[in-house]
Amino acid sequence: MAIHMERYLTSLLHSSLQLNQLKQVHTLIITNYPDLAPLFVKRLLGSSAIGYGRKVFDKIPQPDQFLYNSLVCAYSKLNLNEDALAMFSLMHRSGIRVDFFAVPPTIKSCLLLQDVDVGKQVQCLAINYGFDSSVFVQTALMDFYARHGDLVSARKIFDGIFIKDPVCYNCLISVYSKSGDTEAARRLFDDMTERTVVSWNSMISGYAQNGEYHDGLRIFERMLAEKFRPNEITLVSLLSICAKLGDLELGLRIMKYIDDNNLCSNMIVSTAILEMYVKCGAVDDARKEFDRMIRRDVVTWSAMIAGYAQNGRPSEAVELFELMMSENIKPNDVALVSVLSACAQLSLVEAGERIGAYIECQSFDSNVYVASALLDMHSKFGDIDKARQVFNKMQVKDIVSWNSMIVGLAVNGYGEEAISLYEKMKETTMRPNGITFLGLLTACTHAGLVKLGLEFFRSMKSDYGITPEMEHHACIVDIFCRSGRLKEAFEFICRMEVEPNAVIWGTLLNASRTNLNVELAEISLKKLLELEPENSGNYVLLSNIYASEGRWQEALKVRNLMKDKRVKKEVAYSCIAVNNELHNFLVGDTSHPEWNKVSSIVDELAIQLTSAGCDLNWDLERY
DNA sequence: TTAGGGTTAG
Repeated sequence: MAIHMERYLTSLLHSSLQLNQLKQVHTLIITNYPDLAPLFVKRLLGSSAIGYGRKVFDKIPQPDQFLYNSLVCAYSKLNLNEDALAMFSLMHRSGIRVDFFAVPPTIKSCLLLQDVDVGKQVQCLAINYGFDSSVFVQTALMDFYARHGDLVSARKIFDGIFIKDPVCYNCLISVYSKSGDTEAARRLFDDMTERTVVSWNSMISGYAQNGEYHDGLRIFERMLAEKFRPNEITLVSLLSICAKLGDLELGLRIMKYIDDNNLCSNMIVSTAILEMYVKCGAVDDARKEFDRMIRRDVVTWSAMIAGYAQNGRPSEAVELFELMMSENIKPNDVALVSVLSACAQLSLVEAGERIGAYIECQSFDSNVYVASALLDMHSKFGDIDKARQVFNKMQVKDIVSWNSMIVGLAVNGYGEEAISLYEKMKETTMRPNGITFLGLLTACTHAGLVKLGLEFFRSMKSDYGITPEMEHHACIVDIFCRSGRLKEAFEFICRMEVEPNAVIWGTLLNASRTNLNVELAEISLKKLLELEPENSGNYVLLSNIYASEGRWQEALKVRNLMKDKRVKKEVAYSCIAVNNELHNFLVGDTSHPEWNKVSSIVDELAIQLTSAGCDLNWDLERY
């Protein structure tokens, strides 16, 4: 009878009863089954009807340690950590022996409240009661110290555990992995005589999170060899390794393994599959996985939106964001970051401004990722004032925030301000990276600061140990060219430690044409023919140069070379958003419904630009 | 005790 009734009461309390219904049940029990009343209260305190449970508790003259314990556990489980601590302290003060089972949840609440002092007091109390030899209490304490970054204390507790169960090993393995010390984690793992699936998972995810992907795969193979059955968590870690490696083939093999072994999947596994596809560039397959999913949370949605935004398909990112909103799913910071980047890529000013306003009114701009993406979008829209406002309002700034502002100022023509912002950054503890210097070099290009540009180029390597990449070299070439110092640009290219690419020779070519330097134009074009034999513009230009010099034979040779190689022009297009609608313009494509109107306006603009002194011929010839 | 998504340049 009692067991039957206990089950009934438990199921009753798990159903969502209204407060008045709860009171009725309680009254019924008191009047008809007074013996069951304490049991009802005990179950009540462990249920989600904690408010009513507390009221009943307060009316009990001398609650026993079980009742106190139930309340501490319930509060801790419901994340009501202050209440959990208060109840624990009340139990202690009322002279009742502290219940052993109340200690681990109390320590967990201290952890979540980041209250180290109270945590240590609870530990002292546990020592006084002799609970500290319990592996449950010790594991909780270990976790407590580890998450406050006190690995030494955590290890001390671990070493003091007389009979160590797999749980305390697993706990410390994940602690070491999270701190980046996979070697220490591995030593513990190897010491274990009895492992659980959690041990294997902790080790695999530890390797995955620390970029040691092949070690993660090797330990997985051993897991299979030792006949352990992987679970969803194993699969998620493995798929994330495939994503990080960009190894689609391996990802597909893992998916086949899931299929062959009938391993169950869940929403997080599907999200990991989706992400694996995205990072391998298979965006359409990611979308298929997305469409197949029965349940999708905001993380799924965000992963797919980010997938589009990162793979050069921003309009689909925006479309999916709108779809998510229309399904009444509240966007989070990650979805917002991706959609801002998509709006910036597309110059979708209206949509971008609307989302920016939403971010500010929902206070999402306190997130450093969101704020950086927002300021970058404003700067790409050319609205440097708004970009500055967002930057100045930021409480926390990371290197991306600084870089976005420096680059934004540089490309919008505020070179000097970009440089002085860098000086300001140097006063903080922030260290510049390659992108910072790209911004600074761009600033020097636009402000004509040759000497300073060369100084930055030198400083990045000697002061910060950053090896200049192709783009940094291209900036220096550009700086020389724009100030008409073509010879120095050419000498710089010849001295480069890396093989110059088409952008670099293209920059020199451009400058040689405007400066009428036939010799350098010929050199750069010959290099360009080697580097991008598909680009028809290069052949046409070289042949024109020979023709203008009267070197007809050579001109003809280049033209024939182009015919032999069957070079075709690559199709380029531009796009613009008007009233939230995207319009694409392909080269030679006149299918747009308002083509005639558009074309006449372009002609008109060309006339105005030419009369204002702009030379459009070069661009028209090359593209 | 173990699991999924993000911003800057080119």
